[in-house]
Formats: sequence, structure tokens, C-alpha cells
Amino acid sequence: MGSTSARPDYHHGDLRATLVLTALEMLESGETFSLRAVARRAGVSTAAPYRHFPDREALESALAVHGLRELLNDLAGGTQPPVSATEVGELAVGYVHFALRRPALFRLMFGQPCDDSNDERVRAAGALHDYLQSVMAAVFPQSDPVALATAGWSLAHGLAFLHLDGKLHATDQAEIDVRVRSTFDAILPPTTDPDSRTS
Amino acid sequence: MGSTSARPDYHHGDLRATLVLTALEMLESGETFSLRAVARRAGVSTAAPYRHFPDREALESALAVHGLRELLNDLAGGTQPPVSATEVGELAVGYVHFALRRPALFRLMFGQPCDDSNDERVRAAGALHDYLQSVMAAVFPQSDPVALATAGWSLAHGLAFLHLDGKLHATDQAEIDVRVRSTFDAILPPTTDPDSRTS
DNA sequence: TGTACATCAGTGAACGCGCGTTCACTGATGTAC
DNA sequence: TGTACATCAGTGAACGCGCGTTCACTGATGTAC
Repeated sequence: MGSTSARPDYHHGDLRATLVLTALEMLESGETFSLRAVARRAGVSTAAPYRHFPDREALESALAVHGLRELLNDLAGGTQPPVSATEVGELAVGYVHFALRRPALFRLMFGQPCDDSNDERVRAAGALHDYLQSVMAAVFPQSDPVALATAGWSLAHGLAFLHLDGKLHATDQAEIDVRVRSTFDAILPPTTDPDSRTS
Repeated sequence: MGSTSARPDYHHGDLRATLVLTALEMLESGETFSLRAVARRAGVSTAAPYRHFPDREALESALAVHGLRELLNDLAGGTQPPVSATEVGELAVGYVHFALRRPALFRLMFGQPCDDSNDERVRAAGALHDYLQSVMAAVFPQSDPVALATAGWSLAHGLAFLHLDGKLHATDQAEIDVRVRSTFDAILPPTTDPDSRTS
């Protein structure tokens, strides 16, 4: 057949994808991440990853790209973009959820100097930024959308990190959600209420 | 004399403080940080730090405590607390400055799971939080001060991290300052203007 | 359809490295008498 | 004031570890004829 489907043998089929998925699993389960550890867990020799990634940093960037896309998909995929301040708050809840559900990946994506020479990575970050900006522009047309998008992103990002670091003493997920919502409520400018005025 | 002043000899006088300062210097100059490297640079044997810190994590916590205090001092020391939204914006500018001036220290303080068993560290973080909360309560008495303090801190924190990671494409310090100010302006609730109404 | 061969994704052993930590030790310090 | 001694902050050598990376290699794959 020669298709790219399952081939768990010697010639692996798609070791590159397997390595990325394995690494993501390891990040999620809290294991320390290294090229050697990923190869080990993927059941492959120490040198094998070098067929697919020039060095460790390249694998890291691939993970970051994956994470950025998944985050964007979590936020934007499957639902209409927010049309009210309340729904923008829910977007922030989603953002913080992602960070808390995948802390190691989130830290890898944002918690360290990033390789700006990786185009794919820069583009994935840009796509996230653009989406947030378009949302804010649509919900708050009367304000400066660039400043608001930065504000909204920063606010969600800061909440994510401070919760991740345990600086905001919330005990469970529900409490965190409430806190994120009320933080956004405390601060977003008023909008025309979409429930009473439909275009 | 027996004082604690300079004694660069064998019995060192205050190796603990020297190690902390040396480590801070190394973080600032971008060198990789390790117990061995710090000892080396302090001109002392590899084992010497273990007289003063039970393990590597203890030194890290000492650095975090130092950083948290210095940040609080940067923000609160020497000036009156903010009384207007504009001055709150300047507080945020100060916060972001700190992060950009000491990126490695800031990441050490906030960018990784923190040792919550270290009382001094927890207290230093708490003091920062309390100060921000009291500021927000004073400036925005009509709003929920807890939510606003969380919002203000998260916003500054998120701006700091996103700028640190180069996600907001600002080129120089002045541009970043402008951006931080306009972000806060875009979002903070109005206050009674302290210039026209003095209590 | 069958054979020769180039390709290339893997192997496994080895390199040098810096790390955290431990250990028995040494020698300066300060105190008791 | 002088000596004996306990203390303790340092030394330096060594441990075992996991890491990133390189290398010559092997053997499965797929293509040319």
C-alpha cells in the first residue's frame, strides 16, 4: 500500500509525529523532558530523533507550535466568537483552563525565551494574537482595539501564570473560574447588551 | 573587633550573603545558574555553599525572596502610593521595567513552580500582593478591591511576561512604557480626578 | 516478474560535559581556665 | 597573659547521573532495468 498509516516496525512510518505526541504526553504527566527521555519512551534509540529534528530546541519549538495551535483551537474552534463582555470573560476562562490543564506545555510555550527564528512558531503565536484582537475589535468597537486586545490577552495571561504559581490562593477549578470571570467583569468596559439588541 | 564587616579570607565573614549577591549578578548577566557556577564565581569550593544552604532549591528561594522584596521596594519605596488611575498605570510601568531589567530573576520568581514550604518566600509574595491590594482599594473605593487588585496585578504580570517573550513586538523601552500605559488606560475604571478634587 | 542497487530511517556505542551532593579533612577562630 | 581545646567554615576529591550530540553501522524499502 505504501500509505503513511500505522507501521510500528523498524522503518517507523512517522516517527516525527510520534516523538511530538510522546513529548506532549510526558509534559502532561509531569515527567522531565529531554531528547533522550522522549526517545526512550517512544521506544527508539537515543540518536533516532536526530533524523527528524536538528537539535533539542527544534523539538521544543515543534511542541510550542502544537500547543499554540491547540490553544487557539480550544478558544476559537467549534464556537462563534464572543459578542459580549460576558463571552469575552468565558474566553479568558478557557485560556486559564488551558494553562492549568497543561502547565508544563504552557510554560514551554510562554515561560522561556522563545526561538524567534522558527517561522512556524512565530506564525502560530501571531495567529493567536490576531484572533484575540479581532474578537476585541468586534465586541468593543468604540475603543482602541489594539490596546484592548493587548489588555485582554495580558490579563488572561497574567491570571494564568499567577494561578499556575499558586499566587492567588484558589483551591479548586470552580473557584478559579469564578475568580477569572469576576476579574474580567471588574475591568472590561461596558458593551451594548447583545441579548436585548440583536443586529 | 569581631565585627561582621569585610573579611575576604578563609573564614569568609558572610559567605551566605556573598553567594546570594553573586548569584544575582550571574542571573543579571545572563549566565546559567547552578550551585557549582555560583561557588566558582564566588571563589569558593564546590562544597562551601552547603554550609549555608541545604540544597540548590534553598538558594533559589533566597534569590526569589530577595527579588520579591526588591520589586516591592521599587514599587512602593520612596514614593507615596498612587492616588489616581494614571499613577496606577505608572506602577504597572515600574512592574514591567523590573521584569525587563531582570528577566532571569523575574522568571525565577514567577516562571516556575515555587517552593511553598519556604515561609520567607510565601511571606514576601504575600507582602507584594497586599500592597497592590491596598493601592487598588484606595484608588478605586467604589469597586471590589480584591477583584481590582487581582486584575491590576494580572494585567501588569501578563504584560511583563508577554513583553519578556517578545510576543508584543515593542522595540524599545519607551515604546513599551507607552504601550503599558495605554493598556491600563484602556481598561481601568474612571476615578475622581485627584487634581481637581483634593481631600 | 526478478534482480541489483541507491536511499535513508533506524541502531548502539561512545564522547565529553556540568551538575548536585557527600565525605573525610584542615586550619582559623574564639573561649575556658 | 598564655595555653588547651572545641567549634565550625572552609577544602578538594570523588560519587553517580542524565544530558546533547556524533559516529560508523545495518538492514528495510522502493525503484530502475
